[in-house]
Amino acid sequence: MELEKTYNHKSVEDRIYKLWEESGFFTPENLPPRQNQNEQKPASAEAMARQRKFVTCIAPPNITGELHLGHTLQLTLQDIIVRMKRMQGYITLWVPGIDHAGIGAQNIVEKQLAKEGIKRQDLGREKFLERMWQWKEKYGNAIMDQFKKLGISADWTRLRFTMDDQYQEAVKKAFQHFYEKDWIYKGERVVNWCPRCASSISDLEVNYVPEAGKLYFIKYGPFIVATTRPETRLGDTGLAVHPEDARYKNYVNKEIEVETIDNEIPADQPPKIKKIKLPMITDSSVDKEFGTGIVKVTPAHDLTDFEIGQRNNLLSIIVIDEHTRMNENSGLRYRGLKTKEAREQIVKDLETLGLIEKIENYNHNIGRCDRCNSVIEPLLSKQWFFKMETPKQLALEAIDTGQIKFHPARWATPYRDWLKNLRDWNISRQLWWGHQLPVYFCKNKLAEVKNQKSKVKNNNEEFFIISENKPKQCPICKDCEMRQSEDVLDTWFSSALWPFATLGWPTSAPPSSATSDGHSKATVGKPNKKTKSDFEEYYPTDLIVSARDILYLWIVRMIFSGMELTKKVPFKDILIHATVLTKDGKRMSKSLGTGINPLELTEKYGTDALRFGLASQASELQDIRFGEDTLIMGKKFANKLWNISRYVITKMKHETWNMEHQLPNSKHPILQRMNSVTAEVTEQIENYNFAEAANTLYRFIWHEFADKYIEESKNKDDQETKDTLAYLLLTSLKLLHPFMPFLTEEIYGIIQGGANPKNMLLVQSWPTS
RNA sequence: GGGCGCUUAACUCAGUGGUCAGAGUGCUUCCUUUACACGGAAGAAGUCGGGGGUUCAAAUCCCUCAGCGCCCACCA
Repeated sequence: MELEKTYNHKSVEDRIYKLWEESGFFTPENLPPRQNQNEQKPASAEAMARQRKFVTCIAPPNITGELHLGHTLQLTLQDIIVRMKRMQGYITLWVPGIDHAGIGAQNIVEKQLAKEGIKRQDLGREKFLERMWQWKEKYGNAIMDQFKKLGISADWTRLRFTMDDQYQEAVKKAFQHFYEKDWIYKGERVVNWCPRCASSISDLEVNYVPEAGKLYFIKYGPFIVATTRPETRLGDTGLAVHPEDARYKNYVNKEIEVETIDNEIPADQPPKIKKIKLPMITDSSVDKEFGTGIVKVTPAHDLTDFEIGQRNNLLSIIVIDEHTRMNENSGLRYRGLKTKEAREQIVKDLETLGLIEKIENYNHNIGRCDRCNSVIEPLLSKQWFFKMETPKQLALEAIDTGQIKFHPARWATPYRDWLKNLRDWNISRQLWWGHQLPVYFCKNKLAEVKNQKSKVKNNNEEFFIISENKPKQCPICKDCEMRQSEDVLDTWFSSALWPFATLGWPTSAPPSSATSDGHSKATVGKPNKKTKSDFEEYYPTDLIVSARDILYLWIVRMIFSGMELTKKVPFKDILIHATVLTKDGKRMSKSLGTGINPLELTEKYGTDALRFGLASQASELQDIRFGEDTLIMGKKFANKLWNISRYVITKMKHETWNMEHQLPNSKHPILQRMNSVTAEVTEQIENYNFAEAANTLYRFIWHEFADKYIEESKNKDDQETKDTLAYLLLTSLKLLHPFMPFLTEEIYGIIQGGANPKNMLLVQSWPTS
């Protein structure tokens, strides 16, 4: 057979991937039985059942766009492990999938619509969701194509999406479970309100960015109080000082008479002073050093103030509405103004009335929406919350007991620190794209609730039940058509279920108690064709690979959700990989124009070169400043291996290959080296030292196998030399396969005189030392 | 305000106590030898961020300073 002088990835990759798909070996049930070590008999079904499993959990990419280099690195590293494990004889499962990415995806589609001059409200919920599903179809498929292009050996028969029907069942089940556990409650608290998204968002979705502002020193009776947001003055219900602040101790727990603006005077008339009384309270959250040491407390419009208010029984007065306009509580004078206008007007009025001491320039942090960058308005709002106390304990326990290990281990520190000071998690969103809350309201508010132990809760005149399906009859008034909550869940609520929801949970979960509405939940105990469900067979998983930026958003929440709902940790190892930066150390991002499309790189250098180049830079500690130099290295190395193979194949022209991979009868020292390289590489991959493993292989194959042994072999033609060449090549192909799957598979096929979907390198046994 | 990471050849990075400090890319010289010029042979190139300390021995451990980057935090 005539082989091209240089390796041409373009004629190989797609063809090989199709062969892998044909082989069916990405599906664990199709893996060939493997003889267990030290067993002479051929593997039986029984032996197979004893075979160890390796299950890895994907970080499902968001359908917000195509994959970037960070995904490429992550998927490559995961695939390296999966391929090695599969060759080592593990029954290997990798479930691929994508995430609906609630707020992120909705915003992108809204932007698309904006180009057509349409708002989501113009379309209505149903039509808008149709657009969302079209988007999902398009980008979901694009992402799947990219997975395949990257050589990912995931089981396509098990493709999952976080809004699949079965997944929706899991989400409802989880919500109900948490509600019954009393971890979820509906409450009125200050939340981060994004006026553009028209939704609340969680604390983790707010970015604090420095901004130049003003600090206003305002007279409050005998005191001066510093604030950056004078417009919230209308919502003040108290003054607070630190408990140990001696300056104000005579005023503590007294009503202080302060001047404020009479907000019922119409805006076209000059402002007038109105006297009101505010209680002076103490709270240890107050910083004595800041300003004058006195804080005005606005419980309805500040997270901290809300908590101070709770601790001290202060009133909450809402003065700003969801559209960031001043509402009726702000009085005739300001009602209807945008907050910015209200601030200007109030400052002007205060100045006119001589109530402003001074105004200083002040740089401080402003909260902005992670998704659309709008300024966040803290707002008192009725939302659903997730109590973090017990989940926090579970999440800590998983790490403290060593049931879950971080790699690198240092990530356990920020993980623990983050858990220490947590507010309850706001899980409801006023969006359309996502899992609608399984909450049904009675339309008849006057319904009486007789059975207090029922699931029916009276909450500010709202009567609701939690139910997986819409009840046929309202269990509250027996009369109305119940109305489902229009809110959807935070996307991370559903992502938190990923490791087990994708395996079919809760189909095999223990039955939970029937709910009060009389509908026992028939989702439990659904019949299964197989003797065991995927959940029983493959859960918990062994490994998750993740970028660090979703450590809190996702990893933490999967851990406590898994521990509570399945009573098991969802994975044993967490691999946190490096972040891929630009060559200048900048964040890669589409909006900055610094993003790189991996497909351009696979086109130019080949997937194997890309994988090898990324892996050889994937050290534990340091982020990757991505330059194409390493891909050039990868490409040259691929070509080198190609030519090594050509040489050995030519040399072996009339010989039969020993595909059983037996050690040749030779004492040549290169064989010992091959042996120790095998041990090193295996250990390095098992310890997630991908860069070391790649470099070990590179150095051995190029500078020892090729430069030394092959050169030496050129003037020899004996059996021993040929056997050794064949052995070295075969071993190298196997060890390199996780990094360069396409090329090695191609060569393996050529050696056999043609690729054979039944006997692929993919499932050959990993070399042992 | 806390915490983490980084600072090694022109560039991107390995190297975490022990021979003259390594790789890829780039550069210089030679070699178009029948696997590969995406190659081979040889070579130049670094006060291992600054300073101090521990040690027989430090890029490697400790302290300190400086710069860069990231994360967390209720400075109104």
